[in-house]
Amino acid sequence: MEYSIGQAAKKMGLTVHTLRYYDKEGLLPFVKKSASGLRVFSEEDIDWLVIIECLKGTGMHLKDIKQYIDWCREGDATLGKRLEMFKRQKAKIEEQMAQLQRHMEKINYKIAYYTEAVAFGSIDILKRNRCLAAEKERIFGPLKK
Amino acid sequence: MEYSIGQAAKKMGLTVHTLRYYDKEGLLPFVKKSASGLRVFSEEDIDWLVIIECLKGTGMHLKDIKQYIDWCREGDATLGKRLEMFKRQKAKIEEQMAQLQRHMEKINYKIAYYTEAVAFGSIDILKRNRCLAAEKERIFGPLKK
DNA sequence: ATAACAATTAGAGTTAACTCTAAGTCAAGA
DNA sequence: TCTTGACTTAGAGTTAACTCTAATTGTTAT
Repeated sequence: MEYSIGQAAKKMGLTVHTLRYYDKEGLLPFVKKSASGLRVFSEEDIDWLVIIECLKGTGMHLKDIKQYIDWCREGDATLGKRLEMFKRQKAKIEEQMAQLQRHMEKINYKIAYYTEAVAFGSIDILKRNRCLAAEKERIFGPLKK
Repeated sequence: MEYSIGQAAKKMGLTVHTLRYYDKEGLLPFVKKSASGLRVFSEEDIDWLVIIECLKGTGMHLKDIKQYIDWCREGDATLGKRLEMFKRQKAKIEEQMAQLQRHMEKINYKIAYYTEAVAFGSIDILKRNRCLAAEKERIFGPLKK
């Protein structure tokens, strides 16, 4: 199966502008052109886009994604670099997950706080709520004087 | 305990420039000034910064964070809006976690792929590896012709 | 064949979130 | 007192990643 730039964009949830921008930045050196100069995306090219989205979605910059793509084009000599790159990215994702978990605790505290506040129609009464205070200290850290 | 802008920046892992930028954008309306015009961050102000970092770190834009801070200043009438905001943010975090998990599967496939490739010194042999191919189809989706 | 629509390029413009500079003020130690 | 270093403001500059425009060419349905 082959795709025009518009079909590829739709499939990936990107705009044609973005795909052309990626191409200009050297992220799509594998995409072929038809006789009349139109980009033709193969099923394999879609896999490349999926990996680009994956790396971008885990915080890698386009220039570093390009580095990876350049390594791929250099052949087997760069296999080790590519493996190390993915291992580093995995560690980054694990840290992101841990960070998200910590953020989630704070958000959950706020939801508990505001649920109480909405029930009472005011935050004043919460200032003497020992349960929420203990929870806050656990999540936000102890107070310093 | 009170902090100068430099101490607050250090504590939060931000620069003084960033804190002043946040202030300029209306994110720190609670920070007081000393007689000579220096910003003085209280322990409570640090809690505000922690929440700002939490919302920013889960993808909220500064202008939406400002909206939340403005609601806080409007008083109890906005409690419901604030609760709904945190609930939406919680849903967003859950989606981010699911997304990260999906990205992680792809990265794990790549690590398995490149670990094999490095062991053989080449990617050629992998093209007949049915185990990796099945794994790829499971994670990247079935091929279309 | 002609209208409507999708594609091409080069290059300008936008947005968010900083990041820094200039010119100056303030506070503490030798 | 003098120096050092942290602070102040207004405002300019930077960066990444788009996002769009203009002018043009190619493709497809009736």
